Amino acid sequence: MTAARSAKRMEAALRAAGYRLTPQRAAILAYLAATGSHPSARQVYDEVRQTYPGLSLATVYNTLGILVKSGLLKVLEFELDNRYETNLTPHINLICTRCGKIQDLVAPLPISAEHLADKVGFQVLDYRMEYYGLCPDCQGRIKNRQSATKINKGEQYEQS
Amino acid sequence: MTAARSAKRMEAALRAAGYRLTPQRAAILAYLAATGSHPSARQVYDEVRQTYPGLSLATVYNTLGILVKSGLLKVLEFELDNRYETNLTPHINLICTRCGKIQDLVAPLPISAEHLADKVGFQVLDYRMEYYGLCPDCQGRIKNRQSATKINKGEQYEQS
DNA sequence: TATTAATCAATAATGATTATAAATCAATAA
DNA sequence: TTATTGATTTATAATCATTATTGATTAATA
Ligand SMILES: [Mn+2]
Ligand SMILES: [Mn+2]
Ligand SMILES: [Zn+2]
Ligand SMILES: [Zn+2]
Repeated sequence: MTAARSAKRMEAALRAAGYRLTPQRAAILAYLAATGSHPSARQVYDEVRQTYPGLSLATVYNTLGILVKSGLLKVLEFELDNRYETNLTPHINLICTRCGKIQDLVAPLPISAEHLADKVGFQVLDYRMEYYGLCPDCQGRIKNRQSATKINKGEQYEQS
Repeated sequence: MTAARSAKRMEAALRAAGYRLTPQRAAILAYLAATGSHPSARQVYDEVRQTYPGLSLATVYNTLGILVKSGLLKVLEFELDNRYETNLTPHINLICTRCGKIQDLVAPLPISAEHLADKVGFQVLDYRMEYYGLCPDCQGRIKNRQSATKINKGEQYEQS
């Protein structure tokens, strides 16, 4: 929706990086530009297939990998189902351990790259800031339905 | 080394959680309490086997899982090779994308759990704060040896 | 159109983690 | 001491997201 994530801009950046814009890639880009979520590769596959039925999962992985290499996308690595970050502006992700939803929270990073370089000697290239817990919806659900199931970070998310 | 990570305290906590303290578990606990690093399961296996040769990898995974469930250890999930966090006090991890080393940095978290609960309605249960980049050693190596190899977050770490 | 490189998609391979099941161990009672 | 019981360990197989491979197809360029 924003300029930074517009499909047109991503298409141009892809071409600038020397890649061709195929119909499959355009469809994936359009989905990524439109979504406000942090989808997994499988989610991208399932969603884009609704408008582009012939798409293969391998192409999804291939395209996502290209986008990451080109700096248009970030990966949040998890043990199962990596998630893809389309919002490249500095922010914190609030990750619900019950439903898997990831919500952006605009907030300053705790320490500046300059400080880390000067005081600790660490050269910052990237970051990942996450809080885990329960989103408003899931808090309500638990309060009401008094879920007997244990909610752990390692647990498989339920389908929304 | 600290009181929080002392082997004795971890042994007591394991027993309190209803688990037996076997020699294998004691050996793993001793290693975890002594190390200041953020080892992978394989690293724990390789290290502890030097003092306990019969140890199996399955037992390592089993024990690490028990420790996580008991709150004595945290997992940092990555696409390949999860890492285990023994320092349970709030801090930020500085992760070198070249050698894989993880260095603790004591610093306040960017936003308090209270603020998130009040203003955003998100109930914080855990967190993960990471900077990725180059540790001092690897900056030096790159400057000197002018590494032609690209350094990406997704790349396999070289062995130290 | 011919040439060439890039891409697609089906399939196989990879590899960390988890599940399974038989063997072993430890604690307790008879 | 010996038996019983259940937890634990171990070796092994299974799982499954991701990556690599490969032959066929497509696009770019002249
Ligand atoms: Mn985000
Ligand atoms: Mn740490
Ligand atoms: Zn939720
Ligand atoms: Zn390093």
